[in-house]
Amino acid sequence: MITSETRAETRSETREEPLSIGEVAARTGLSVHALRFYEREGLLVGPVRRSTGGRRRYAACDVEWLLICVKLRESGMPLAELKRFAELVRQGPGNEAERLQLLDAHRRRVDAQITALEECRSVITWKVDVYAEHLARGEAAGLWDPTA
Amino acid sequence: MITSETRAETRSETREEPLSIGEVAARTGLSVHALRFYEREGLLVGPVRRSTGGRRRYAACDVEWLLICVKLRESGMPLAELKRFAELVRQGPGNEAERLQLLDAHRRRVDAQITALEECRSVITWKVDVYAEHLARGEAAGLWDPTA
DNA sequence: CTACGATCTGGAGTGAGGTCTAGATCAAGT
DNA sequence: ACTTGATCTAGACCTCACTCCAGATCGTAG
Repeated sequence: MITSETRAETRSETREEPLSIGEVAARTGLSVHALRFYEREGLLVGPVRRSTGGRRRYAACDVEWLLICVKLRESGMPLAELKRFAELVRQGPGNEAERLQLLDAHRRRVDAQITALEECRSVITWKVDVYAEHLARGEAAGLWDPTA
Repeated sequence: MITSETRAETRSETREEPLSIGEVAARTGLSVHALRFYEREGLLVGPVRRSTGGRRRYAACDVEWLLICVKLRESGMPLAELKRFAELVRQGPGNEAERLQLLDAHRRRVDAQITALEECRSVITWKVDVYAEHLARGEAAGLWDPTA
């Protein structure tokens, strides 16, 4: 990893040289395995270019797309839906309404998730406070209460 | 389900009659399969009582515990950790510090999750806005931009 | 030239978290 | 007694999202 990183960095830090799979892995947080897997699954918009030797050479826009994928996955979008989105983008212009619909539906699910998590947090916080108070009062008061 | 629900409700709405597995499933949102699975995995604090015929009879405190489990699971606590927590509670008083630590660590993870989700949401919202604006301007301007 | 690390392919394996099946039993209504 | 629906057990099976392996190839450094 030092080798390739070094090579890329010494060459040009801001130029849009294509990146190796390892470099993309480092930039996206995905593993090289996951990158190949995503490609096989059709989650990428375009086919990834290859070097003469057959190695993948990712363009800047591939990385951008992958960074979006990461965010969508991180927020719980299933791969199947991500694939659907990739297909729409791949088809080109004309289906923006459907893309919007897909993303907006996901946004609403994310909102719901956040709301749910906030409620979980309040339950957990309450429980944490119960224990903290319990410990503050000294352990002597420890009568076994299954709800506490 | 009508049978058992009806039976329970006509008898006493607020009494602490033990509940059948189906009733507990309805109250917790877990499937009866999941309830048996959780039991097998040692995620419950006490062993569930059985009727003479061998059916599970859940007490009110079993349900309370399960409702907490649901919240912890919903917020991403792995079953292994939930099991650890159940073990601590099962052991009785004396380990409150450890329970507190476990829950507090989880609370911090939930906070991190919420933060991450909020960032995802802002990325998605931005993308949604891009498409919305695109559509508002009319579809004519549709030049294929892989980043949009 | 040799070594070594990164990458290639196809396919098998993993872990989490359930879900489902079969075949039997229980309990309530008619 | 009979039917119907809920429950029982043990264990097989499933989905998801990767992850890993074997065995070959590429490409740079020494």
